[in-house]
Amino acid sequence: MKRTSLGHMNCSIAQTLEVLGDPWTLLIVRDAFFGVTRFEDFRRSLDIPRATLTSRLDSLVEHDVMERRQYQQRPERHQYLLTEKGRGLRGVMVSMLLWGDKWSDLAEPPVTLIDASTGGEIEPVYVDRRSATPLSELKVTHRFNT
Amino acid sequence: MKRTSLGHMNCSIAQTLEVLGDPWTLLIVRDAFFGVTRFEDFRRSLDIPRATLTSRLDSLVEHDVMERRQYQQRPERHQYLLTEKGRGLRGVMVSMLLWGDKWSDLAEPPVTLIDASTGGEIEPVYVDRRSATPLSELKVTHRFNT
DNA sequence: CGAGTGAGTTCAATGATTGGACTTTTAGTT
DNA sequence: AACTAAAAGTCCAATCATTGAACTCACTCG
Repeated sequence: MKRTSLGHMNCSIAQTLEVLGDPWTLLIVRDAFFGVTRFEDFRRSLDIPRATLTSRLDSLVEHDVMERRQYQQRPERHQYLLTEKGRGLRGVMVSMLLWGDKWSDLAEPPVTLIDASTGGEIEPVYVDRRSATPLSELKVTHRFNT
Repeated sequence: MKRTSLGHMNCSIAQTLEVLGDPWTLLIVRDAFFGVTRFEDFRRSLDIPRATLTSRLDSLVEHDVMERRQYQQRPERHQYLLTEKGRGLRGVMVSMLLWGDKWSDLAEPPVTLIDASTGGEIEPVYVDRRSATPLSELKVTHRFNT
């Protein structure tokens, strides 16, 4: 593939894609949000070749999105856990979930987000923090800083 | 690369990644949000090989995220525009922007979102539509629908 | 002892990506 | 009229990542 590096672009989206811009990586992160922690569980869930999984997990650890932690000795076993940085990806997960729900041809949303304390469904919307206006009702532009 | 297809997974995130799961595609979409429409402008902006750009644009058109429209004859020239489905990706863009702002080592955010009608900065936050509570303050779980 | 599991590594074959050269059509310049 | 340049591609050989299968190693269980 000879992947081009994007890290040099002065753009936060490019920086994000430098870490996540590959089809498997975000699926691994998704599974991690769903509670998967072990190599073989990721592999079975995604049906991903072992070598590819190894390289993706290494890269996630490298980028401090996941952490490889030993959870038993004899035999040595490790689990892969989201770091704080990794948990920060919830917004990305949610956005992709919503877009897929809306635009893919899956019949009904396969997953619903739930508020654990009330048990009610969550319907995430992006709003501006100050005005509490949904972004969908704003004319959003952008400014390049210098 | 022999890319595995993800379209068969019963998961909206996998469906989304089936369309966007490659490093270039989302950068093209980003540029489209920033107003780029023409082949050569995408190419210069991203420094992407022409053949790769052709294949990515074709795929985006194929997936109905962008539309190829002729904007002049003699010589024939086309522009690539986001469709409604493509504009629906704003949430994904915003999430990646925020994550990159927070976690990459760029000094200050290179891009700020602006409300075009007031000129003020927008600070996007995910809230639950009903309760208007930020997701960051909720214990978010999920339910698999059958 | 033999089979089984988790977590990898190694390998050959496949196939996508890359950078460069080339093409086509037209507009502008000398 | 000939030259140059630009936009939007196509074509190609070389490179490199991905794939699937087979293999390893360290244990556990029956």
